[in-house]
Amino acid sequence: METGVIPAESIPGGIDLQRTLESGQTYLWHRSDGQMYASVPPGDAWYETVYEGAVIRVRHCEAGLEWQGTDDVVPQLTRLLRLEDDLTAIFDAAPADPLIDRAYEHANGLRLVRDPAFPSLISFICSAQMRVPRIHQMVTALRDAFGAEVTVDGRTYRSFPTPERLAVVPEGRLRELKLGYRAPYVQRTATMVADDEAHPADAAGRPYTEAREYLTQFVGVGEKVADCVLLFALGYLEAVPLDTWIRTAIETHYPDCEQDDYAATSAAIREQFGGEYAGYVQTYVFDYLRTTDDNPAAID
DNA sequence: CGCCAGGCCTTAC
DNA sequence: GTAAGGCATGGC
Repeated sequence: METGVIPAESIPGGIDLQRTLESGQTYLWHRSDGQMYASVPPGDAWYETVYEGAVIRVRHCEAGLEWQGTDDVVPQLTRLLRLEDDLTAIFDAAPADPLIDRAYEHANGLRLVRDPAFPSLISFICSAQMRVPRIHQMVTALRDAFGAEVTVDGRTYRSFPTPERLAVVPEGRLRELKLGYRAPYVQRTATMVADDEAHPADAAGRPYTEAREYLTQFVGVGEKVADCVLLFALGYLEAVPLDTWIRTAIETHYPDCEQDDYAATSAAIREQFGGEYAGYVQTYVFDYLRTTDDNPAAID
């Protein structure tokens, strides 16, 4: 494998790999120490994935990010980890607000990711009514059962399965992997993509609300899951997925943003979170609320 | 035991 | 167009 270092100075605002890769945005990475979501720092463990056939490993080092890959994977890492986003500028653009300030302080170095579209779509179909570690388990089960093998230096890695592969998996097999009622959604959506009926990446380039509408044609994809794919795969940084955590935050901190349907509430909170980078704010607030014992009284 | 988790689909009006 | 009801699984 090739190796190298991405200097810390070339990553504006820095990066915290654990926060970025274990915060429920992406389920396509694994930690070589097997301690994902255990609130144990990664130490010298690697984060690993397979992207477009290339094995990618990355971890922190004193100079920045140390990487290994079947190739020079700096371009892939730059894309997947959004290393060109200027966190300082994004933070400066966020509205001054007690909750947001606290979230940014808590999750310093958290970056949005840019996952490939189809794996992200399937991941968030699986995410319905599930906790973050369980979603990772389901996505890992799909990868282990149906992903293509890539062997490097005597070690075998697996990529996330293609639409064509998932399309021919019987629903019963997916239920065996504990996908529950999401099994037919995954199967039918994979079939839609394999049959060229629609492709999640084709949502990109459209105006935000049209792109969200486009994604909801896939089975198991409502407005919330669509927002996740727009934010974590397709680069719509204004998208604010309204999950139970963010809805609670709206009730507690931004009651004026509560409207009578998803679209209206979403528009209101996007405005509240500063518009263009509202999804960044959302991701910080989500991580803060999910991993701390937030006490609203202490904030306001 | 009940409640909840990065919700969505089907059915009935 | 909107309001119920159903739906798998596992942790607490």
